[in-house]
Amino acid sequence: MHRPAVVRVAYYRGNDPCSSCQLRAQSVCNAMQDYDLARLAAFAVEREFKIGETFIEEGEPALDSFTVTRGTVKLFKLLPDGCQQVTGFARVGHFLGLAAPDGYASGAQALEAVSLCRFSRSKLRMLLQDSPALENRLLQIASTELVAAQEQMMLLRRKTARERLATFLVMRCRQSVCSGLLGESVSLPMSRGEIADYLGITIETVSRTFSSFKADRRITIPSNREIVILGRAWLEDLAAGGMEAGGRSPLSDSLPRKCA
Amino acid sequence: MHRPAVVRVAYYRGNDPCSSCQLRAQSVCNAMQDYDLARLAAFAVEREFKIGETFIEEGEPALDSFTVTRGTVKLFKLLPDGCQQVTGFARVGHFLGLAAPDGYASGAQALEAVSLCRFSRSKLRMLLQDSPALENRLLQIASTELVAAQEQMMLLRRKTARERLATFLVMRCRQSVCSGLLGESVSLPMSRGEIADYLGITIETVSRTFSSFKADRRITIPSNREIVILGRAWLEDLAAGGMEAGGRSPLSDSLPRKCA
DNA sequence: CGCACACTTGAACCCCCTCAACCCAAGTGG
DNA sequence: CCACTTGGGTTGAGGGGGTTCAAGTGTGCG
Repeated sequence: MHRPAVVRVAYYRGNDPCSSCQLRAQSVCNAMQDYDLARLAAFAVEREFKIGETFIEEGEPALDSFTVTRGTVKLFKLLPDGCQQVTGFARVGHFLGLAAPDGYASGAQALEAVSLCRFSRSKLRMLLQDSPALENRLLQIASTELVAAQEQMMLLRRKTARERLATFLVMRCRQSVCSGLLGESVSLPMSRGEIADYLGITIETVSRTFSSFKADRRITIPSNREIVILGRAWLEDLAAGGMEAGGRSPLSDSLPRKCA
Repeated sequence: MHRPAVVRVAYYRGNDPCSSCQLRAQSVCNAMQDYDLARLAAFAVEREFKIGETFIEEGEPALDSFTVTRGTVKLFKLLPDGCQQVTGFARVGHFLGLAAPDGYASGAQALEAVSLCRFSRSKLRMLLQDSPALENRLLQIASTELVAAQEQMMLLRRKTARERLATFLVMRCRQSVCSGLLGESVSLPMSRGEIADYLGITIETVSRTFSSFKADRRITIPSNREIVILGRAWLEDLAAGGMEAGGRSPLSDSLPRKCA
């Protein structure tokens, strides 16, 4: 358990690690002027975690917030019976520990080697007092999360297993811009079980559906943790729920149509 | 289309409608000192809507925010094919139009006679500039919403139809403190279709399950828009998913147990 | 009254879950 | 080197909860 290097830089330097941070645009720091950023840099700490490490326990007092700067993080809740429930996957740029009056809302585990930028929440709160821009940015992040949550609820309500997996693949593809020669390569740092849990289906269904996609030449599976998308457009359509009339989508007629 | 009365009160009066508002404790206004509250009152407008009126269109520029002061509101999204998707029900005290950078996240329709307190978002934003308490309160509300959304996702992922409806009834019961003689009476301002849509099941399943609960003497159904809960504890257990081993709960073994 | 609409109930089907076996790669240890 | 184990992933067979389709049963309102 080695101690991470603590980053402390004098104010107004302008060349502190935060102002030269590649991730500034996609993280919280986006909202801040150089002055505020320097103040943030004064107590930001870079931390690293190895694969499999759980660095946030659900329900623990939320002393810190984090920004992911490298790797992928699994977010999960623990049910009373002890089994876990995957609530999401956090990638580079994602903010952790947003709202936690009663402790962290979910636990976090490194799915691969992970780097984080850690902020003390109490100091962050102080910074918030006289930086409306930052607080506004947090509200903005919260609203993005809410929209994402509603999207996920939509998926869980109406989509079939095939549609859920298509959505999952397409979303992963969109978020990581790593297109290969034959098609877009999507990395899956998580296990089948974690995918299944996240999407509200079973491991077997995940496996079977991937096999089905492969048989239809929509994807290839070079390794268990990597998938190459061949039929991007087809998957997009499937994810949108626009096709496969055979595979019934639940509730398609449960409410009156508003438009025609 | 009658014009609602505009409420304008001089600052520092202390007896403006906002400071004497019954709902102050459970709404946004909770965060504000009398001074800020008076400033809020200066541009708060009371509005009323009749049953069935849609007063927020999804995607429209979000010019206003609202607090529900009477009645129940249905929140919904419109799918590309025109059919609607119920995302929630807002009751007294609920804040609408929280986060809407790209227009309102969902539409809103009055399920019964509804009163709202309307705030211009631009003016609210100005107030936010020098009232960290208010902004903090908004963050707090957003976090509550996020927690609720995660709870709902949990429901949609793992719970059976019976458990979903038990959860729904219990939640409604908790939120409205209206206990009768024989049991707690729960009002259902929404149709079966809207309940079904919200819970991710079909109308028929809602109806059948209610009938089943009735047959088991857990509820009675005086009218279509009202349910009396007899077996509160039983429903609570069912909602928690702790019982009915027969009714399989999906994914119960998909992931390794952490505790023993 | 009669039409419309919401809700209920019934019967058949189907997707997905459950259970169980199997495959395969990576250790492990003799 | 090989037998054995272990864990993740795949595949198959069977069953069940919920959907779908379809026909009742109220219930409000002109």
